[in-house]
Amino acid sequence: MIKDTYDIAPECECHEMHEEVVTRSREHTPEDTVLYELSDFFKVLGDSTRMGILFAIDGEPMCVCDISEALGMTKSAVSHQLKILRQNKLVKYNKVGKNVYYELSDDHVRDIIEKALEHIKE
Amino acid sequence: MIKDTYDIAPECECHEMHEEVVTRSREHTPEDTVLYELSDFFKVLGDSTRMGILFAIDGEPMCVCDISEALGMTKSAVSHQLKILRQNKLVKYNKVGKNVYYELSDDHVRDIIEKALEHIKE
DNA sequence: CCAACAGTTGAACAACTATTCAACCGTAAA
DNA sequence: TTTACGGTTGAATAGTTGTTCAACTGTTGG
Repeated sequence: MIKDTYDIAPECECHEMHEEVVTRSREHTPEDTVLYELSDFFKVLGDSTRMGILFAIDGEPMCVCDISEALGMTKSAVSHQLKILRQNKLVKYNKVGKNVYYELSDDHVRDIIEKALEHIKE
Repeated sequence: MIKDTYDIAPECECHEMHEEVVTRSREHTPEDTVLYELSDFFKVLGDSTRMGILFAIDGEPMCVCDISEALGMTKSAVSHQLKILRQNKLVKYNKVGKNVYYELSDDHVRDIIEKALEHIKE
């Protein structure tokens, strides 16, 4: 039997276990690293402030000042969240004079949010 | 000028503001309640344990015992996360004797995760 | 009935996260 | 150069969240 990474995990106190089911399950489950990347991506979308920012700048680029006004939040709070969106490549920005204009980095995210919206409305 | 809910928000210390941009932005932004529902949905997907569970039970229903074994976690930890997935209608379950079998509640979620996977791989 | 097991649950604790606050940097206008 | 503003940042704080632990429910088999 091939040993895998799961063997060092905290033991499962199960007695009636379906070995084949577990094996099949593991076969089509991505590696831990992929699982982390996936959940980290969703984690970024899992905040109403960031979601609000994404909707706000969808359509035309906006400066931090205007985003703050649109959301009714301080520039600082918005800037902190924009940083997270930046780091995760969900937005890109453009410096013009004293202003920094943010916009969605691609359509991929729009699609995912759209699909989630459909799901919400059942 | 029509007053809206944003007026009670903490004031924005902006001076050079683009009023039309802000107005346009608000027009295509969903209400706060929708924003919350959306981000709450993504929040559920934003945890590697829950993501692991969803992949594990994708294909065939599994009992808590087997899920625990597949993920290398205690039944308690898994059960807590299953509760959250249940409450958010991402999984459904089936009681058979002493066992409880969990499975994905619909294909919607599968699609969204699939799209996110594509996005991750750029 | 009783013992054993599958699964759930609540409390406790540790780790994480979002907002606030104050200080800071860079640009532009005076 | 100086002042004022747009934006960023780090530390601090309050709120949230995931896992552990122990106790519990319900079902099965002896």
